[in-house]
Amino acid sequence: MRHDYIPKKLPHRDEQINCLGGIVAPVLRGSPCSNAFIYGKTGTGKTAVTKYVLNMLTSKSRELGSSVGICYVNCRLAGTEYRVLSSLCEALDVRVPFTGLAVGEVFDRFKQGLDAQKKIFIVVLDEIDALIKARGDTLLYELTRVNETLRHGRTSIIGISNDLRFKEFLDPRVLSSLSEEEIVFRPYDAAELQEILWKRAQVAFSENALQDSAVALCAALAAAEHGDARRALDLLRVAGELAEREGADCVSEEHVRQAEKRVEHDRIVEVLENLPVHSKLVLCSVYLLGKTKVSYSITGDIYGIYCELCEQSGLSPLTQRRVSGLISELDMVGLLNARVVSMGRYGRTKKIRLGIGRSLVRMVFSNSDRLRDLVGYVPTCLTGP
DNA sequence: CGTCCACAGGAATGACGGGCGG
DNA sequence: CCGCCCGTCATTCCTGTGGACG
Repeated sequence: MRHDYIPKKLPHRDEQINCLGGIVAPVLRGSPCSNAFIYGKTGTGKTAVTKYVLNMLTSKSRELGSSVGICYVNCRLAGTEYRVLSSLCEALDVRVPFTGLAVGEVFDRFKQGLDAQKKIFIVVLDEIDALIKARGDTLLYELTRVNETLRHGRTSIIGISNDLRFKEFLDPRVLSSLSEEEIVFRPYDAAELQEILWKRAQVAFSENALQDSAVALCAALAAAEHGDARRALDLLRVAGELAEREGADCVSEEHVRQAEKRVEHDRIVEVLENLPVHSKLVLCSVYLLGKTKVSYSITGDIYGIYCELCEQSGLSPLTQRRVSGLISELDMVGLLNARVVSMGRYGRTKKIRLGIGRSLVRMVFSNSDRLRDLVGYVPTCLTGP
């Protein structure tokens, strides 16, 4: 039931499989294939289909004895151009240190390795939008034109993105080169999700361990959330775990509902616990202000309390500029809701609220030795007249 | 209808911990 | 060991701005 598992068959994705298969097929005859671009929201099977097709390609090419190299990189996890490039090098058995070299140097080594091995190399850049938004499209630009300088090797790029609008961030030259072929992954509907769940459940669950209605509910909940198969699978897996723990003989709708809460809860706690100290203090400030004030707070007030909390815990406060940035980051991950508003004569600022339950904040902070006392702290601005 | 608040958020720059090849 | 480069986080300095107040 894990979503990194690639099943033998991917229901409702025949069209995309055939399409991608057709695009990469020329590789088997020793000629490079077109670059391709794959769009679709999370959990629509982009990664699964791509890996599935490329696995087939690998085994087929082994049969035929042709020399094909494939490298799959998740750009969001890699994070920087450097780490993406070093993954590419690793796939070619080119040794590079995990840091220290100039990006250009790593790129040169990659090119040399590629040329030396006379390979056709397929680069899969998953969640490529994350990289482009954070770092710009220089790497992509270089990659699209790497063939011009190669004597023997050839590269093709398969880009995968969750975000359709991300095209706007691309240089037109890169865009036209990259989207020689495009494949769009429509979200699954509830019926399709149900089928997917049942297929997987055949392997993962014993017979009669699932109530029909439980599976239907998983599918419905995930369908409501842009047809995310990953979410559907998570829900069913967690529901299964919950049922097992309480010794029930089958997974019911109620288990699924509990699983829904659980999945969300765990996600937030995970993010919350791994926050840097200063972000935690900012979050705590919002929490404290929310205790008394009306529904929202503004940047300046938050910063004031944040500074007090810093003093309380013996840290030197960051600048307001930085805290403003932290607030935006917290907004991005959903822990805060912040939106810019103008209050006329009284300036332009952000209205900020907690994006999660207050009890959750209290719970996580109380579990941390360092921050336990802060949730009970009363800011001076709230004690005065 | 202009002012002017209280910031937003971009750009440049720097400190820091890490690693390179020579 | 040196001089150089990397990514990350933060500071400093800055220009931009929606709209209530006067």
